[in-house]
Amino acid sequence: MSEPVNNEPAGKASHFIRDVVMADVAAGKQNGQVVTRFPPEPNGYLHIGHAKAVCLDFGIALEFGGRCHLRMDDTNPAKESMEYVEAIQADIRWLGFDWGEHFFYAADYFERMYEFAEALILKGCAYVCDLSSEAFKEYRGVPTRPGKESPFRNRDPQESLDLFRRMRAGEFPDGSRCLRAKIDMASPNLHLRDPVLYRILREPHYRTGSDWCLYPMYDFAHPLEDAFEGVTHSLCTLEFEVHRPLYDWVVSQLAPPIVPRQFEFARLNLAYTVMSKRKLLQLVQEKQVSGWDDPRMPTLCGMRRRGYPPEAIREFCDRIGITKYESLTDLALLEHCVRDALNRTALRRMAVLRPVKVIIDNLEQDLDVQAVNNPEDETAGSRTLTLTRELWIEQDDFMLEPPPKYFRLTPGKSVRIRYAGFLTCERVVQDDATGAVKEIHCTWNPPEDKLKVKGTIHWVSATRGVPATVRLYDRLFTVPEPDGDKEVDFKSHLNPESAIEVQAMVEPSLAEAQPEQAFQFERVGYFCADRYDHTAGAPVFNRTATLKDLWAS
RNA sequence: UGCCCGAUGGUGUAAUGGUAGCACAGCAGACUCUGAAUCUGCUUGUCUAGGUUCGAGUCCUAGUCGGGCAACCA
Repeated sequence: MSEPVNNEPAGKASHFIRDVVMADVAAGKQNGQVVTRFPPEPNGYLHIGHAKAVCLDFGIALEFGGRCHLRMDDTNPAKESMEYVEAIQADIRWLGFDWGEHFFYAADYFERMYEFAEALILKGCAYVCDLSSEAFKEYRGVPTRPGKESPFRNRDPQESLDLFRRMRAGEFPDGSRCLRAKIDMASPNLHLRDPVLYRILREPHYRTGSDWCLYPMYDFAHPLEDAFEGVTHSLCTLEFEVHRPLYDWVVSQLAPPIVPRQFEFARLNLAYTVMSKRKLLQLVQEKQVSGWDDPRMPTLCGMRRRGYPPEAIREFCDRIGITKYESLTDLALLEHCVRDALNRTALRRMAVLRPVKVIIDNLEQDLDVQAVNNPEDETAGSRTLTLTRELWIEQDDFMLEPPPKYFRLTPGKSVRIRYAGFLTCERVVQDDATGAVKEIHCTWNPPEDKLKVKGTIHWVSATRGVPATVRLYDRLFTVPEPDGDKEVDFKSHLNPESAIEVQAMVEPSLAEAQPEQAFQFERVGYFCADRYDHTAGAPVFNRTATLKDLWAS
């Protein structure tokens, strides 16, 4: 494990997994060693749910001076690829974690696993079964009824061994035979009813090529991977809870020096999104989104492109806690963490998303003013802005007939313009046909005049400002649980207004923004220069989050 | 219906037999050259019924509700 990657406070809330690890360390179990692992299958991109596991796995190791392995759990060649391996590594690094030298592929253990399987056969603890998959299901029984023993269950170990070797040699067609553990066909736990350990599958593997036509199943492979690596605490999600007896069975058969133990916690459910890899893949393939890194996706690369800082995601994962209760986390908590991080770090700039023109009739010459870059950070300094005779202001910041408590610009009234004095609306030019406001003519007062106004609005010089494409992102779905109803296609809840593009006018310095640089457009929200599309000549910004707006409600 | 797991304000969580606390959200106010941020205050909670105990959110029993398990996926 390398240096801690963040300096977040050490005082974390307790949870049952931390308690277990703490107790184990205190009791001197496993020589006081703490070794965890994050074991993704490289068949999709990492999302915020995985981030919860990553933060737990790496966080626990960091906290107890142990190490966390990154391991590709690649035992099913049909869906896995190197593209995903690389994306997973990049996302975890971006999140802020480092596995050092401890990067592994389950596929690299295939030979060792195979050898152990042979040993199991010789011990009489596993056998080759010739049942078809239909017959297999028939014999297994159902949860409420015990299963029946396979007619091949008591086959001579030597015969099983011979068949197993011929399975490896490719003598039998896919699915014709499998290797099974000999445990208990009457167990109320289906996973203990002689589970399949190996299947015949002629599928090239992205790492081992066509070396194998035999692949181990998760329940056999995973405990072995953990044991081979000396993992002490194997943390996974709740659906594997019923697999634990099998996990322990495999480990006890191997009897490794370090006995890994599995602990399960609830996966993250986030409101207004879907977390299943299958559904996310579907959104990508059906082009409902621009890709895995679409800023509306709950993927880490999507959130990165949206402008979510990694420390905000880590903070979020810290705050949601670890339990065995399957909850639905409010999106507002994630957004709070994002705003909190950005408020402290993002440079303030002015940008007008939906411009309307103001003409200052009494401004004789351009005027330079100083603007603070970040009121939360003195070291961020200030910049010079130029007030010019023609300005852009937000359409929302002017109303011909304002409702009560409207603090912005209205006919005959005054408003402060950020850092540059006051505007008083004298007259309005409207479009003859539509009545739309075309020009707002104002008189200007310097800051020293201290006009009594309630509001301050932002502005961009019409002659100095530059045009920019701004993408306004919102939640991808319109309901808290898009996949909550099995009868209804989750895609029917897609939010048609989740991505709106506008042509904005922004202050000149924004053209020089670096890709991925974060800003607060004052009074509007947090934005970042798009990682891929932004250039000085054609600036592109993504809305990360709006500012909280009490007035809007 | 067999087995396993779970249930604390609107949401997420803490309290490890001894005063139910924190955060988010919401509401009200203060401050403010961002209707932001910040600060102050407030509303709201132990699934039900029994039992053990001086004392139960916590332990036990039963029930209710929710989730998981019947891929040769992970």
